[in-house]
Amino acid sequence: MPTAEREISRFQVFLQQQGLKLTSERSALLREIFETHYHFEADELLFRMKEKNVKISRATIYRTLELLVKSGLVRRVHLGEDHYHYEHVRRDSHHDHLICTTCGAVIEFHDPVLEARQLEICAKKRFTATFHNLQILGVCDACRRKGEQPDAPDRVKMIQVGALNLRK
Amino acid sequence: MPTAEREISRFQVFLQQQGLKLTSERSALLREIFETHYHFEADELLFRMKEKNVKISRATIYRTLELLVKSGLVRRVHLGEDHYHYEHVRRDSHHDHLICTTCGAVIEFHDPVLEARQLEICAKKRFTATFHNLQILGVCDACRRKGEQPDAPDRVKMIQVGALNLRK
DNA sequence: CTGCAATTGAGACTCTGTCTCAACTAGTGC
DNA sequence: GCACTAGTTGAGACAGAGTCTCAATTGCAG
Ligand SMILES: [Mn+2]
Ligand SMILES: [Mn+2]
Ligand SMILES: [Zn+2]
Ligand SMILES: [Zn+2]
Repeated sequence: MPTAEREISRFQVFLQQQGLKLTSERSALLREIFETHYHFEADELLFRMKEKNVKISRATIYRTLELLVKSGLVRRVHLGEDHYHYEHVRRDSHHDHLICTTCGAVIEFHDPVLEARQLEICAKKRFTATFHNLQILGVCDACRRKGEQPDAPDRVKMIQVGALNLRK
Repeated sequence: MPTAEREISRFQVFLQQQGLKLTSERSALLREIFETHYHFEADELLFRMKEKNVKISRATIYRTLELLVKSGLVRRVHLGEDHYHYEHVRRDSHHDHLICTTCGAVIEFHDPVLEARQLEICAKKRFTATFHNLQILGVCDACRRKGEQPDAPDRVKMIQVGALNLRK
């Protein structure tokens, strides 16, 4: 993995087309995003940069992520939480996600049959799709095995009185 | 539409199973949710209740929506915005959404072939799905027609300086 | 090298959603 | 019906994600 230099120049092309500039902050972020891997949150990225002693403000993180999404270098996804996650995009690496509600694991998959069927549905509705987002929530294999052991004892954890938080 | 009384008693059954109570606030909300139709936001519901001079606090709105989601009477969905939307659930009315990024229209669809394929994928990955959420973003038929007219003039609306808000 | 439009950081701000706690009810049992 | 108590409510404080403002700074075209 040649440390993201390819993506930085792709980003620069995009920026120039828009009359924007490539700054040291922007390339530092791009480098971080493409060197590490996986589904990260905006504030997590902020924290990682801080750890590396690269000073970048929160505003710039958000602004740059927005630009990266627009340029197609980064994808913004929902993973069943109430804030966004981001992931870098390598060429033609589209996929969707299975998300384990027990351990939080994220399993990526790509299925051409599924994708094709979605397009058929759009055609039927005369809808021009630009992108989509599919999350399947459930329990992963590892968690299912563990759960099968009659582990009933800790199931009766009623947390707090009142209507909320029925059983964790 | 017999004004949601059926759903209220379904909710009461759920509440009793959990040792919870049916209050006037809860049934008022359920009535509002099942009488009107479509994809609403929590604060929008708060506003509608205020308009009708039914005093219900924001905390109770959120708490009740959480209960309704747990009971299966209401579904919480992402529609490509950065907060949740809710919709009431009639029996076996599962569907997913096409969302027009131009006019905000939401088109519902249900496709057994698509659903079946998702299950196959999960089986292959040994993943036990409990629910899913598919949003297809794009341009609806009406907006596409309008957009085809060479309406270029207002396309060059650069809003604000700087990197953000490239073109609205 | 210069000039200037684009960018940055700090922090205020907005919005969605959660929590706390004292006052208040639903509903069970008498 | 009446009382008791666990569950519920509202007000407002709080939290977290994300946006905006503006003065100071920087990329980069000429
Ligand atoms: Mn992914
Ligand atoms: Mn719907
Ligand atoms: Zn798991
Ligand atoms: Zn539209």
